[in-house]
Amino acid sequence: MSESEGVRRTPLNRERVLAAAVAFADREAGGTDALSMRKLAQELGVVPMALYKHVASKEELLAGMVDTVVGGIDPPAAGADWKGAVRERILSARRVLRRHPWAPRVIESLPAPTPAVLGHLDAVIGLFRAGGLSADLAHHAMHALGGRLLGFTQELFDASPEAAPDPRAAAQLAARYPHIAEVAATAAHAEEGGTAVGGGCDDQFEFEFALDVLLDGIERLHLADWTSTGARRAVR
Amino acid sequence: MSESEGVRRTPLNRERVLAAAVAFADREAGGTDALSMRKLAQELGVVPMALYKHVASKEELLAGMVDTVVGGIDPPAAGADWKGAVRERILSARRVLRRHPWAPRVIESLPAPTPAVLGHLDAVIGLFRAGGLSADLAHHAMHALGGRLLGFTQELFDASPEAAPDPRAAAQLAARYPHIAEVAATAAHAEEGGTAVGGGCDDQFEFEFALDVLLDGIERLHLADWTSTGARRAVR
DNA sequence: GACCCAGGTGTACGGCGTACACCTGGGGCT
DNA sequence: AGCCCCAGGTGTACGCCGTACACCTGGGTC
Repeated sequence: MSESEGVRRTPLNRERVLAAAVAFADREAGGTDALSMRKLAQELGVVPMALYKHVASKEELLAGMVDTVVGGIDPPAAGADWKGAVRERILSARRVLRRHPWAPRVIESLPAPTPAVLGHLDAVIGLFRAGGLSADLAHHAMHALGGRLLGFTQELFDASPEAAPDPRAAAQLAARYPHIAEVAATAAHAEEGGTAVGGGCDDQFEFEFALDVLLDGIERLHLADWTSTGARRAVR
Repeated sequence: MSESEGVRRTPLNRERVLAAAVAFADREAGGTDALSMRKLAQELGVVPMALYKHVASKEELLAGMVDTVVGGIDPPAAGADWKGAVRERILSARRVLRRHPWAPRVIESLPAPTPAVLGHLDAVIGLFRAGGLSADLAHHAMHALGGRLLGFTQELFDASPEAAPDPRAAAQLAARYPHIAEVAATAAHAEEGGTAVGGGCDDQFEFEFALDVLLDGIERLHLADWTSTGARRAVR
């Protein structure tokens, strides 16, 4: 009684709403799909419409959630070569966003980037420029990195084997897609002594592999004084 | 009267449902977000529940739509080096999927890959293997390519300038994110004589740039007899 | 004491996916 | 001929969603 009805506890504000929404999405299996204004309101001990005094709409709520988590990315480590600095900053972003698996999908679904995302992108471009890359090359590098700038893995589907439920179905799959089967088999062997014992792929390794291929390629272009106009001309 | 009530026109089947759904999503601005079972039923002159005699659920409908469009990707061109062949197949996928802008998001939202997607992936792995790449390297190459295998651009947001509505806001943006502003400015200049006159970025160029960086990097690793176990050891 | 207004409430609307019971008409059996 | 079956379309209903709009309420300002 002391709190539940008495003092009309701290009157709710934007930050508390966003924090509760992030916590909810982190906890629930469905992430933001499981999040509804009604459930969030219930969690805060308030009626659904009360939320609209603090966020304009569900979309704005999602944008706020994104900004909250992206804002938590570490500032760039000073010093080091540009490649190492970019690598560190991206891996740092990845560390943060992996704690919020719903974030990639939400970020991509927003109609415009949030300020914190823009800030992150700006910082990465800054690292490229400080390393001597042309604005032109930095631009295309940013496009090439795409979602990886925030640590997203660009998988086409969830490659976890989820216990390979049924050897019958697995055999049928292998017969229809022999190359996939072969690759899956080697992957399973290769990782027996690696970090991912249970089968499936080592996300972190795959991410760093792709990131390094991209950064190395960009470095090579930089050293060769690549320009997009030259590349365009070469195509014709 | 001859048709509308008389002969109970062709009794609807899975293919017609899927085709209508694809056409609807292609036509409507919101893509599959604008698609509902009710609207699709209305379009087919039928009551919503009738659709459930042909698709098990909305999710299954979406999977069917994906399979319909992904199934339309050209078979791989024979001959040529593996890099060219992979490049061609991916650009072919891109050509198809660009006509269905809703497809990337739907494919990523499905809990499991559809058969046509698996077939496409299998074919690409086959090209790698035929070119002499190890199963190990092919595996990591597939992860690195990720969504690009189907021609997705992995943009963090829509970079089209949408008419830069307000120079005031633009200036403020430039002040807060100087590196982004600089890069955007160079991009705008660079493309004045290029394919994208109106500002914004040339999607196709960005896509091919990233694709070539990745494929060239993979080729280099192949020629250096790269193995993942070696790479893992090197990290420690 | 009068007023204001930030912030919480209650009700209602139109939309969604889909479970479930029902009808209906043509085709295959005996 | 008479029967039944059942694929395929129907109607109703449930519980969820986001949110518009009118309303109340209690502390703060003049």
